[in-house]
Amino acid sequence: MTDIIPSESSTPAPESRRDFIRELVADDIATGRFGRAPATRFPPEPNGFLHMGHAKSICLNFGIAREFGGTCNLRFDDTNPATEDVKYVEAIQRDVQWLGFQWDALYYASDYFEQLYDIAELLVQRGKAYVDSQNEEQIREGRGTVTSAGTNSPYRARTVDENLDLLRRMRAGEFPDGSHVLRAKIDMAHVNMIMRDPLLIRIRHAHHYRRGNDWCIYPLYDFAHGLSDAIEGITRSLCTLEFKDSREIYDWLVAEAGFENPPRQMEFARLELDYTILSKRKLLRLVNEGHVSGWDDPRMPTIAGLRRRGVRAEAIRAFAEVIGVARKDARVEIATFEHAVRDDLNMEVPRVLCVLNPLKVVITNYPEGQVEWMEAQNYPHDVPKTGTRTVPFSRELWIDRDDFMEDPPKKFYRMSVGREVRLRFGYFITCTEIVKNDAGEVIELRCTYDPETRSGQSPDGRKVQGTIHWVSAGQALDCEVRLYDRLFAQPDPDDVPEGQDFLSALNPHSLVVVSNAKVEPSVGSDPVGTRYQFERTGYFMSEPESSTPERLVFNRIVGLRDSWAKELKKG
RNA sequence: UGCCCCUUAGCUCAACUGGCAGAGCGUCUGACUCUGGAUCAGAAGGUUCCAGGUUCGAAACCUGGAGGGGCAACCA
Repeated sequence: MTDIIPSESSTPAPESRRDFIRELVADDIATGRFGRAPATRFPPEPNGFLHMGHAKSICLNFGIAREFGGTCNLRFDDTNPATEDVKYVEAIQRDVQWLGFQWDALYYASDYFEQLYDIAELLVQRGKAYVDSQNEEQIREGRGTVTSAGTNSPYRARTVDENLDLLRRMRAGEFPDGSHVLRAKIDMAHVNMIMRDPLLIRIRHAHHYRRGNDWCIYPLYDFAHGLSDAIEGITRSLCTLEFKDSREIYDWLVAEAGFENPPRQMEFARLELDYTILSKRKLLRLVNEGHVSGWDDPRMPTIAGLRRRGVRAEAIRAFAEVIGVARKDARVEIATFEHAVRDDLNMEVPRVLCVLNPLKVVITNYPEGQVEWMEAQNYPHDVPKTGTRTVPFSRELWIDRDDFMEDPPKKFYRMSVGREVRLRFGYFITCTEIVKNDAGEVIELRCTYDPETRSGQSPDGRKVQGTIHWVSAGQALDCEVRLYDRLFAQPDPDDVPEGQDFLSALNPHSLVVVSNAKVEPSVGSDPVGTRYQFERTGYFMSEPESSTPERLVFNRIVGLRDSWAKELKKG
């Protein structure tokens, strides 16, 4: 399950994978800029499960370390006691490893609280920070707007001694939440809003999942992040575009704290994917409000959800590689991801026959009680894997209802009265008669078979237009198949009418459960979690959580490219 | 009415830093015939956002403009 790839030593990135960040790292090495090997980090806050956007960042940060012979740390940015939890810490570690990466060191920003506090005192002593005692609203008003300068806090001129005393008493727990805050003393008229005396430390009398009640003051992101990077000796601190303006405070802090050769922040565009939402806050709502079964619901864009769905880590890594990294926001087509998933599974998983929507077929000229075992290839000719199994053939079969039409349109190459088709790995059969029930629904097809056409043969050279899948009624296993589809019905789930939110864009058909599917008996002995291609249908995995030998359950990972559906759409 | 970033094929990205604008996905067509998949072959698709300028030569450099995004949480 966890196929962890150890960090390999210096293999330079192939030319094809060069992006502006890798160019920069290569340049760092060439010029010896940092005087140390490239060092990156992946810094999630443990307040939710990792999703595809994080996967992109993981592949970037760990990928660079691996390609350039550097290191990559996993650091939990756990500076907000209100939202964080060990369960997320555990899930994140599991997901990073499952993706195929191993951190060189595991750190927690909460382990740096003491060092961060010391730096805070240092800044105070140098007159670079002060304790502000305005309330939240006053601070906000004092900051001004993007087009007008802010105003200095009345507490800005406090003496070093007074600030030091206040800061120490903040730490000692003498003050309630919100009564004081430590701010950098920079410039309230700065064009960059972030530089208008940014908040460094706030008071929070709250239980922290790791530090318990040791601390009642907590650093804010801008204060903690760059300094944590510097403490760890990171060279390139990669983050998403919305942190661009934070780079200035990042540089200011590591310089004021006295770090030599400090890390440099570099921004790249976050991933946006059609038909999905990549925001931890919104994903949390889907979980909390019961729109999905949990963070690992197979429809979720989380690593855990994709894993449970059946997607392999290799596919996610390949996807990250093809989308690349850039400096501009971009929305990636879901087809690109689905292609990566198919491309990966195509070369890996065995083919099997499964009928999703069974329609009875009786071969009237086939002896009753006879069962033939046909040899079936597990892989097509162009997949470099071998193996065969046998599938039973008998007088009574199931085929997929979609493969029969009473009044077929043009270009329908499957079953219809009087038309001959090939049963995959079996015989040519021709439908001679339709049996209907009182409601007029087709409930059975009566067919004849040609004994000369077994297993791909056609002695007289005649050809059929279609080959369809089937299973033998007597030996097929009943199973449940869960057909997962896109969670949202529109490309941009946030693009909804006034007064509605992304929940109104949910796809009501994102999960269709087929409870009476029929699969060939060979799969009965396979372990839970085995992946297959159900021929002509899609890629599936037996559901790890609910599949049992008595009751097989399969998740659809992704459908096959369906050119017939396209044909139908054209009319 | 501010500062910063971005703009190349439908989508994601290239173009060795000034030298014939390319690739993958998607789309279309064809081949194959025991998967209407895969695979293979081919095609369509470009005023490099616009207007000036520098240059023998500009996607790249300069100026101006347009469009998109980010920044005014005691979140990260």
